Amino acid sequence: MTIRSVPTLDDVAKQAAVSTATVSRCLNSPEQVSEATRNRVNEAVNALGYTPNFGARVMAAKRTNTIGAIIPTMENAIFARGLQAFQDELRTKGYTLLVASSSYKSDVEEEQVRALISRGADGLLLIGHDRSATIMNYLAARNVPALVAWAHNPGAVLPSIGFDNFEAMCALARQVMSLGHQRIGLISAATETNDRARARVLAVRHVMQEAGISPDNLHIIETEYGIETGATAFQALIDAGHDPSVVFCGNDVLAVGAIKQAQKMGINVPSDISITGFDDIEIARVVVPELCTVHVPHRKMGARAASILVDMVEGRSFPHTTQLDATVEIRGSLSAASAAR
Amino acid sequence: MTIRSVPTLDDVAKQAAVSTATVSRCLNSPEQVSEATRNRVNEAVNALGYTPNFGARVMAAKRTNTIGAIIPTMENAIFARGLQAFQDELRTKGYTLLVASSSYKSDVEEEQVRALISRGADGLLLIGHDRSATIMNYLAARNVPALVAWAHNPGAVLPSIGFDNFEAMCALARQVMSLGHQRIGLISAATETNDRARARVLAVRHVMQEAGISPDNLHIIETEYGIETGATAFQALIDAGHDPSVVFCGNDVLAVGAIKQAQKMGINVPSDISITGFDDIEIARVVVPELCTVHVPHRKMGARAASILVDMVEGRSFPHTTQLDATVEIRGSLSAASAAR
DNA sequence: TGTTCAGATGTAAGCGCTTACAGTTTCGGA
DNA sequence: TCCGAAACTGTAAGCGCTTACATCTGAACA
Repeated sequence: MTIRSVPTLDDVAKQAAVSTATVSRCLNSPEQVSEATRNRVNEAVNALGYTPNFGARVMAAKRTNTIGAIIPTMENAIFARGLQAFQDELRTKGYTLLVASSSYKSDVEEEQVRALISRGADGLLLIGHDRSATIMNYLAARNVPALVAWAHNPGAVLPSIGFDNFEAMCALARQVMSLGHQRIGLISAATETNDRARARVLAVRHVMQEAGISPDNLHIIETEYGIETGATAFQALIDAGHDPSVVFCGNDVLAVGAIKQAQKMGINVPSDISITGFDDIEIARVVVPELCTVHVPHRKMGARAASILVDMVEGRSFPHTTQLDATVEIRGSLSAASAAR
Repeated sequence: MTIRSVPTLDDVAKQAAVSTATVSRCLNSPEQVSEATRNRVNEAVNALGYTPNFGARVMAAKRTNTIGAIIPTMENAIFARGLQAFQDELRTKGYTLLVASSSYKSDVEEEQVRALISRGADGLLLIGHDRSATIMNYLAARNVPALVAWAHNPGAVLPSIGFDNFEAMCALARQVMSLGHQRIGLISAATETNDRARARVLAVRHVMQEAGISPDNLHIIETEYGIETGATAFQALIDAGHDPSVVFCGNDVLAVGAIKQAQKMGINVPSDISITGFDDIEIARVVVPELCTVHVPHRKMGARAASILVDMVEGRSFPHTTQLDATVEIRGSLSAASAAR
């Protein structure tokens, strides 16, 4: 077999001895073509290994059935899980998902937004509400439907689906405070460009105030995502001499790092110090003691996000904001504050 | 501001009072355009919020600077990590990554291959060598560079980068056998469409034979990916009365499920039973006891895969197959076989 | 001052596909 | 047997962009 260049509609048409219009119809609305012709065309398609050129098709037809998603990183299990559900749901609706990641960087995100849109994404899934004005303007100018996930904010410009990070963390913090904790440590992801992390920090401050605990008793360390960084941050917190009775962590991964580090330092969890996480990913039940955390319905969120976004793309009505419940999971890493200082 | 439809090259050209060719040159090879003109064009581009139409560009220029990757699932941390490294590396080389997942299903994979190629992917990253003839023919016919990762097989048609799953598992198994284990359990991922899982199973059989242990002493359960399924499989293995002294697991996630289940059943790991994993993801060091497993350099593999695939796409030479080292990590979940039966 | 030529810009031909519109065939009914 | 509608199929005009080629400008040089 000689090497042939990529077959086109024309080649198929020639091979099946019909016009290009007929081939196109065979592919897009087969019922308009007689069975005999259809068979002939299909044979030709298979024989040639023809696949339509997407770019050409989009240009001619102006729809892509493609949804783009931009997540901070694929390495974070919570996004991976939600996204898998998102994709599965999209598939059943006839859409293809294209994923890109921003590494939590605003300029990269902007680049990816452009990349996905220029590749014809009909709609976009984004994470959190923090975003440069450039991107927002661009989205508005291009009139591309965009949905924000993992966040809930009725007041924001973009519609969103998620839970209230502030309220969820408040709920957890209240449970913790009710156990008599007074000296608080907090290991957070970078709050600069992450509204979710920021909301969680605010929540802890808020509940401390509610409980009449001085803000001086709160010590915060910001760090990157990872078990190792969680461990390092915990070490730093202790070394600084703050002697917290509980350490809130911005997510489960940091919390697991903290627990491991505590154990390495001979600090018992939870009798010497309590540690909490956020997300409730699988690792939360693997670590010993099991991690007290906030459960977030990632899969459900992904699936719902898919159907809302498709509604947006297809011009149907959709809720501006959808709130899901995040629930506090009390587990072994949390106990009452010990009397000992 | 009135609602305008998406701006095109033409609009920009008009606004800047130049021809479309000049605008195009400004975007693609700015050095060919005088500075004054260039500034004027750039202003127009910004004012209009213009982004080139990717489809049109591809059709006219025939290159996309896009790489596609198809992974079984985003939920598996090993793929997520490798892929993140893959994308980071691609970005530095000016390529955009598009990801799709196949859910371990051959027909879905085929669909995704077509989707990515029709969207103009210049090259494809695939996982493992198992693939339907349809896909292989299609790839050959379209002449799309494709690289297989997470596998190493010099004899395969497609070039690959990865480690030798068989050898790696052999190395682990030899260490295990040398500790006197004779009754072997094995919890594997589905081997049907997963050459990596298959190689690992074969390795265990092979080493048993080396050690002169009857194949009758091997009991295998195949199951899906997940901590829960690992736990269930372990339970089933024990309930079947095989009383293994060691249980090999096809990956860390299954192994963690097994460990957790063992503990729930009052079986001590490792004094009653040893358990091993494969991959060395973070969870392996989180579980107690720490999981004995095989370390795979996922990040490195992702980064290397990116540079090889770009070489392929750009027509440079590249190694047909690249082998990375996977190393056995002896940790707490493995101990010598107890004398007791 | 007249040439020459390099650099800047414009012109226009597609790239592969969809689809409005036009043309052809088939078939039932008068 | 003839006519019109219905069912198919073909023709051709773009979609937005790149790029080979043509054109134009002005500076350098003789």
